[in-house]
Amino acid sequence: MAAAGAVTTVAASYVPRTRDSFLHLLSKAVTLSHLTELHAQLLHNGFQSDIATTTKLTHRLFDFSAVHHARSLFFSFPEPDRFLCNVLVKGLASNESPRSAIAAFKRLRERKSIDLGPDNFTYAFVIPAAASVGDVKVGISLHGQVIVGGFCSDLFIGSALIDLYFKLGRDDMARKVFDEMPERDAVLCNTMVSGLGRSSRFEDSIGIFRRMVSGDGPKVDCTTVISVLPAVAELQDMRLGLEVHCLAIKLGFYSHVSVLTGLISLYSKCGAIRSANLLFGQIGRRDLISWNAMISGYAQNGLTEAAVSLFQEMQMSNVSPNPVTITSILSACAQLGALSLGQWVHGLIKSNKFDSNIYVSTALIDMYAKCGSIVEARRLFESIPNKNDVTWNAMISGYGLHGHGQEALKLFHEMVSSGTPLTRITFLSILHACSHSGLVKEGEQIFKSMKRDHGFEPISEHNACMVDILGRAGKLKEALDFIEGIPGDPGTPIWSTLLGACMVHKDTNVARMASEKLFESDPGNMGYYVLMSNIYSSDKNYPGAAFVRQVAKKRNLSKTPGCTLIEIHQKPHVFKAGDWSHPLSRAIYAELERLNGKMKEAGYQAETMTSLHDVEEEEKELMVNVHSEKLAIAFGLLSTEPGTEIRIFKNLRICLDCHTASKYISRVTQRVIVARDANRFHRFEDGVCSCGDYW
DNA sequence: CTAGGGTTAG
Repeated sequence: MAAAGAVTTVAASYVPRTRDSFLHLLSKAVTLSHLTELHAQLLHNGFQSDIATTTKLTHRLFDFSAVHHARSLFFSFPEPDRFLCNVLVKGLASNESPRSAIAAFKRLRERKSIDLGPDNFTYAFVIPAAASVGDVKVGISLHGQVIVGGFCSDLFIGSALIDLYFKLGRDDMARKVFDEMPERDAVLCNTMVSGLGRSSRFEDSIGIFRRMVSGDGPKVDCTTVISVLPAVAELQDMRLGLEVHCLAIKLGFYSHVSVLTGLISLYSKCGAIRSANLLFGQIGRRDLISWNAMISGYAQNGLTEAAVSLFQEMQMSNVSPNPVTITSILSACAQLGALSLGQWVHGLIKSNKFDSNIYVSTALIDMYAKCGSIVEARRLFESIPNKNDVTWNAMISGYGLHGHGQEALKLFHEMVSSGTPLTRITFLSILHACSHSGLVKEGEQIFKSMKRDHGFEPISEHNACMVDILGRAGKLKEALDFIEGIPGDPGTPIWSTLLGACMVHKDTNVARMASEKLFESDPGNMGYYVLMSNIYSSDKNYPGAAFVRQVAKKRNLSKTPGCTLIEIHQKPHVFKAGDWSHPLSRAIYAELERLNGKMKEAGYQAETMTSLHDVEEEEKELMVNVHSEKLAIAFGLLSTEPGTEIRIFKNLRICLDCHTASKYISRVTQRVIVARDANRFHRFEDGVCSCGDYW
């Protein structure tokens, strides 16, 4: 059969054909081998210098990604015209790389023997290629050629140039091209709306949109709505968001997937996750991007469990994840401390070859650091060739989280010498690292150099970091002086930081001052009452503690319940204070009893009922109830082999008693205990914590 | 020629 088929094919190739029949067959070809065969027939029939069939064949070869074949066909052709050149440039841009398209374009221009005289179509192909390469020189030269060629008022080229300048980071030039256009259509304006949004010029992006809505210029179309949504989302402008949503409904775009996706992202960023979810349910055919938007929406709003289960649902719907999906899931893993899920995702990344994506690799570093594997995070960091500012920031803050201040400092200086641009977040990360490691001098130096050498004016978060550095180190007087020196209102976060420092250093006087400011500026926040009450308790001022709690109670405030998570054999177990709901509760409490005995022998002193004589019954119970941290640790000890590291995650800051107890437990059991709390990591080993009690 | 989704700090 096969032999017979081959004979027929060969025979067919000797049938002479006309140009029209060749053109017809070329456009009908459905496989690359058809095309190759037709090429052979063209040569056999003497069509090698026919421009129409050669152009068609080149075009079709690019359709099948036969780049080499197409290229050699082109260059063996003696006198290509503009159209054939356009086919080559366009084909290279979409098949091979924008770079080779630009290179081909340049070569063609240099071949003076051919009168190329690139037309507006050529520019419409080559300008986007230059834009995606981000080559400034090529870009500016192309703009010059457009002016010389007299194509300035061409709307296609105008839009391409505007987009090019945005991608080159020259929004001033984009604006200039836009302003000088004699006539504007929707595409041109849309290019401006989206470009301004991508350049973080959110208000300006919305400004162009508003003008279109008010009837000044071309009418708003579907793309306009889609393009303006990211800017609205970034500003978290819910009012405008609702306006845009209404407009979309009015114009009939309400069921358009991209519009709905943009709205989902908008509502997620505004914290309106219910609305986002509602819209997600309205999408007829969910595509990859809409799944991603919803997954990321959940992850951003702390609904990490929901994010992970939607990820699973997405895979069951036979939609394959891409690097964007992976990034959101890794961010959820990092928040959850879900190392085993994170490792599984890492496997997925390797098998899908997503490693080279910088968002993915940065999110991986962050995940490993936040899940306790700082060594693995660093190993990955070293293997990344194209690190950006965010990558460095993630690694520096990872070290900070683990209390490795010196490593963080070393990396910070390496970052400076690497020439990577520093950002405000870089300074927040390194200042936090200093505060978590008690590096006061170093922190002060960096704070000074931030303004002096790098031109960053400190914002309130940086000031809060400095207060934290001084406060944690016990320099409460200096911290107060520092606050005095801040121009204007220092702001709530600063006082809250100071209050936290008072907790560590049991300074009731400064604490009272800070808490007064806080109760005044943010009376509905239970956190400050809890903190103040804990400060009184740790100073053994139980009536004071009880009083603060009573005030909070009268104001009907409730505390976020503390809970601790531990993963055993890839299964999560969550404990609350005084929890008896776990099936192994009896064994867990027995283990705690046993541990208490051993810890006391080693010198541990727990708060006892007798020391709480001035406290009301209800308060007493709260104070001596077995905290979730201890339950999780005891369960971990029972469920793992001796010597295994215990990893726990707490949603709030670990309390003083549990911190001390964990140190003792690590000694008497000879186990390493790693505790991730709301602030940082604590690694307890042989009676010592890695935080050096700077918690 | 334009359009929706992603990483770091708090």
